[in-house]
Amino acid sequence: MTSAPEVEASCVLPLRWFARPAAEVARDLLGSVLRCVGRDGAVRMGRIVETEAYVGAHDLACHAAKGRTARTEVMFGPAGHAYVYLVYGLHELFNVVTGALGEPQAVLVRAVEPVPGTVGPSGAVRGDGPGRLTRLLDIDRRLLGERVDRPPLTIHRGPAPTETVATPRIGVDYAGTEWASARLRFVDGASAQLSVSLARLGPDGYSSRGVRDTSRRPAS
DNA sequence: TATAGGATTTAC
DNA sequence: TAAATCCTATAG
Repeated sequence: MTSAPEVEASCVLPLRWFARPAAEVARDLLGSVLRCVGRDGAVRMGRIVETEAYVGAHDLACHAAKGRTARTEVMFGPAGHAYVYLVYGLHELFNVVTGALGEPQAVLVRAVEPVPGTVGPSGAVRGDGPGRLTRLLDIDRRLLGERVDRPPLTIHRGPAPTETVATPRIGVDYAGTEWASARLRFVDGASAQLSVSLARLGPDGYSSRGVRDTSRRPAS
């Protein structure tokens, strides 16, 4: 699954594939390819190498923890639909809804490796970051609520990574220790294009963010 | 109506 | 280390 023709020949994941717990879907999504037909009609693809699971209303890092609102409405809908939102007033972030109907779960895609030939409409060539991959693939809120089993959005099955690593999620310190430290981020251990490098992880796979940095800082 | 802050990225 | 930048949620 390293060339565009290979992706085109591979099978599209059906909606029911996403109707499982978010952590499972997040893990299994590694190695598959996200494909999007841009506003200019061009096809763009990236191999998914990093994901995060947001597991429900009880997950304090999940947007749905604040209740069912206009913004989070799609998360309560059927699995396999796109949840796209704007953060920091700048970046569009792409998620896929998972779980049973009525369960507000989703998987955030945080990094892709561009399939050769894929260049963003603005010339972007990097996919290592949740805001970067949406620019690369021309994904934005026009796709909010769209299903991901037919164009413009499809996800194609691909070989699983040889090594999958689970770490805490990025940028959710506000959610409290339990949910900020839960290992719900999944990365392809062989990829060099992650949003936060594995080199910054401790030996147990935990992120250094707020964990190792504080515990190992020399008392000076 | 007003305000605070965010599942980030980039530049100084 | 801070700015960019706008939508959502919450308070008044």
